[in-house]
Amino acid sequence: MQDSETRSTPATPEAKPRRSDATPEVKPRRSDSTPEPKPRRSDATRAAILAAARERFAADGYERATIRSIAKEAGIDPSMVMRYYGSKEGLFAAAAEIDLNLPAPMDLRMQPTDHVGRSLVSHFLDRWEQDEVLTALLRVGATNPAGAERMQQILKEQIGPIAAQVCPDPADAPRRAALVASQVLGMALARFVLRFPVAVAMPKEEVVDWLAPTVQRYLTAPEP
Amino acid sequence: MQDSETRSTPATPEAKPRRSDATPEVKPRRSDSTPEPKPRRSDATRAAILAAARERFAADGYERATIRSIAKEAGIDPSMVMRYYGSKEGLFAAAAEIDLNLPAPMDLRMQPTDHVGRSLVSHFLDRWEQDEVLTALLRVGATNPAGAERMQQILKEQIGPIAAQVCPDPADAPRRAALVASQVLGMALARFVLRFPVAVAMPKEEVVDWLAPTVQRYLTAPEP
DNA sequence: CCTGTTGGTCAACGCTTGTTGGCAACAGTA
DNA sequence: TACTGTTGCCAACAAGCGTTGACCAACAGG
Repeated sequence: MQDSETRSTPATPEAKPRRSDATPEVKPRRSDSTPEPKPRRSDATRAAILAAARERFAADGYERATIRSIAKEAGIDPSMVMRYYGSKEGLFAAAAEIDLNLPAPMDLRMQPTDHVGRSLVSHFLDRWEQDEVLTALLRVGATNPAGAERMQQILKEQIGPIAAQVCPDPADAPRRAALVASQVLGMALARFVLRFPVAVAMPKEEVVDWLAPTVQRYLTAPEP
Repeated sequence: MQDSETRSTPATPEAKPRRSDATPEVKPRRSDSTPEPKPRRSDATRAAILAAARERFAADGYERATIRSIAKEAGIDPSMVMRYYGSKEGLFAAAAEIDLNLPAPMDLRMQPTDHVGRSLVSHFLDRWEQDEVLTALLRVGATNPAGAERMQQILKEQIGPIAAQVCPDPADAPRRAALVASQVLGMALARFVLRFPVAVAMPKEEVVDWLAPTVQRYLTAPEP
């Protein structure tokens, strides 16, 4: 059965994740609240692989984070990675699923408009330090097209809407969002990827103090 | 002779460039004006390799820019790359030698202080589009320690001094320089590496209009 | 107790990588 | 002319890569 399924696909030798034995049932569709597709005995292994993958991608980037090193860190055999995630690309796609957990745009409008920049910058820094996913995505995005596309998607789906709510003319929300992203990503690059000593040493509050007015202006200034 | 030199080194199996036959004479020391160490018949080949390397590093990053692909683009044999640059690391080091060509700090003090940000941002964007070296460095720096160190060195040696000249207290020039770098690198990341469509589409003058006040503030504001 | 499915290991495949040494053609000098 | 160093190509090496399929152990359900 497992073999027959495997053999039924080589007619379409595409680079997509190969969706091996169990996966089709794992995410048939994403409902809204705790659908719990089905608990499997291998869930622990899956999670371990994902955690190891994030760590390696964040530390080494896409090419140097080998499936072998990821498997080693997860304490299992490399072939398991292939079974559960189909391919290296598929593994990265799964590892780079990110929720920025940004405050809802409505909540932002509640507070005084001139605090939006500050709370956004502060939230970004927290989110960045929360786990290694964003560092992984940034590192991979610099050299891997799939990574770059994912970043673009996040910009559009998660930062864009916020800009649309707080900027004067919703029509140029994308531009505002891109400006905000340029400053936030730039600081993340300096602090978490390139690790400029000065940028690393700056306490979080000081970073916020400096960046907040910038982001605020990018979002709400009528014009440059 | 060549063999004896090669065999004299394996006692120190370090990862440094191996400095093969000709290179020791090529750059004995860097004088100031046109020392012209010595014209060689292979100078054209060397230059072709360097140009190809910059192109590949900029497009693919460190790992995916293989010596074979670089050699192919330069129209020569892969082994030539090794002979002239010792190793892949050595080649990158040579390809990532960068002069930002920033205006001398003195010249900046001449013009009205509130124009420093604008002229700096404008100059950066021009320099970035002048060739592919900066894109290469940014892409490589995201995954390669040597690349990250080189960026750090540029920040210190080329941006630091400028900040020291125009900021209120020279003592925190490094912090100012890092802030400026975070914004400039972030925009470069969005425009030239991740290629966010909105960031790419923005005309240069508009980018300058938005970033100039930011950089200006990072450099000259008494405090955040 | 059997039987089919699942979780996991092992060994190997085909391929690409950085790197090396040998060899031929050429240039300059004596 | 003969000699010496430079330039270049070729074929090969060992190591590492993503990926595959055969095989075994543990479980689940009748």
